[in-house]
Amino acid sequence: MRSPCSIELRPPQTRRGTERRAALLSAANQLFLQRGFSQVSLDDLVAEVGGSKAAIYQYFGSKKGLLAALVSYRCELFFDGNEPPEHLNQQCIRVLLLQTAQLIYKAFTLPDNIAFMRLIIEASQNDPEMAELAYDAGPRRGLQQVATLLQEAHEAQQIDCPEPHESAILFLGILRHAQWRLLVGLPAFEADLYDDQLIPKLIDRFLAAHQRIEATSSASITPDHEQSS
Amino acid sequence: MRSPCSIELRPPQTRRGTERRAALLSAANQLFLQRGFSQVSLDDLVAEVGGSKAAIYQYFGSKKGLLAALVSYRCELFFDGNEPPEHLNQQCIRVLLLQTAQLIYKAFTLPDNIAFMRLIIEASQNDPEMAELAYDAGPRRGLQQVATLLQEAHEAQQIDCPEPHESAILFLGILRHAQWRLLVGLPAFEADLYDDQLIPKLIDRFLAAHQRIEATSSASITPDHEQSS
DNA sequence: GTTATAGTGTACTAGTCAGTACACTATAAG
DNA sequence: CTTATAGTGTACTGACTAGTACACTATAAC
Repeated sequence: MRSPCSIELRPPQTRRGTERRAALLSAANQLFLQRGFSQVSLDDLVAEVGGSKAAIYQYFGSKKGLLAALVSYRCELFFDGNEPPEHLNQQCIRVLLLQTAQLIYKAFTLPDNIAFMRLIIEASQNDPEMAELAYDAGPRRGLQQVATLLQEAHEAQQIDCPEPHESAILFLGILRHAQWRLLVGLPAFEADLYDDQLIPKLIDRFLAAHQRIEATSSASITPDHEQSS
Repeated sequence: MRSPCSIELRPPQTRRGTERRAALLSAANQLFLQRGFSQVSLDDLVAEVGGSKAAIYQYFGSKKGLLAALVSYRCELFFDGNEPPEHLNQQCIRVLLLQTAQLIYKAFTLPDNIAFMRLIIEASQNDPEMAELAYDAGPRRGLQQVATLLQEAHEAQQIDCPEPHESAILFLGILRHAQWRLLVGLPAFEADLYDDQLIPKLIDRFLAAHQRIEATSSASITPDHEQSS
């Protein structure tokens, strides 16, 4: 609570220090994701990584500081590993969506990512700005990516894409049921519900609605839309 | 750890005892939801409710036992308060869906329910059977309710309802974006995304797809569906 | 009132944890 | 080698926590 030693927070200044900081972050990543923030003591962490608590307080200031550093670190990782590849200019939107869904599904199912989502939820509980941080770096970016993807795919075919953000919400909704189940540690789908065509079938429905909206929105050329930003 | 006093778990046997048990459960409800399971000590609880730790161990056996009792208790509460009213026989499916979505949205936004979902996620982390328990009592039941609702609404109009479970997943997907945001403590929708017609618009899309599937499935009378259970 | 039992409050144990102090060692510069 | 500084390990503190023991009080039956 009191900090008599005037030193508040020092970044590493040596090669060895940098390595230690990285090792601490990596061990925190592993343990926090595995067991949750409150279930990991700094002594556990030190036991894992070999360093000492002194280092944690020098580089991160506190246990919460370590968590915040970890969240930023992982948010970057998440999207760097999941940049949408250059599928674009694909002739068939359906195939594009299938591939995208597969990609997101894979990201959702990755145990580390599930654990990370749990961690965010735990951390947000008593720290609202952590939620803001995590949302902007994660889901918002994902939503934006899907919306952009949809729009670009439509542009490639010279069709107008109706309400790309709404579409993105609806499209991601397909996978949210699975996401919720994974979050509590259950398999992505109920055994009695699943067949390997489930996701494609859901996407076909999404597409059906999307194309219907496309049709009406290009038939009546923006009838009484009061703004276009 | 050791239990020398042969007594393992005694249900209340007096009016006063029953009241105390209920008071403990109610205080646990309040505190666990407010701060999360691991952030509440039994001493906190006792301080709130006035009883004593001895009572907790008599009625619930352990801190985890108290949590398990709370989860069952709240799962019952959740659905008892949210039985779908007798909207059925409504002529317009769209209105029915709007009302249902509104109902679910309201349930999702209720702070206690948000906190409860968080609690489930926390509790499931190291206790897989808790997840099973909570899923069966909660989301599974919700999904089933929506599926049944859709099917009954179709029957009332003597239309065949295509794949009610898939439809239910897709329909609930509409609200899952908001659910996720609420879970981490953010407002249900991004300020720059929201307008009060957002949910109706999403429902219209859902409906568009649904009706399109309806059309194809009644046009071709179950073409090559290889089974019907 | 007496008595048996249900319920309560206090005080304790043994263990854990975040955070601190400080003496020690590695490193890099000259 | 010397010296200044960065980094490490140990040992500690004070606070907190799940769970237990036990003597005490309320309750209900008679």
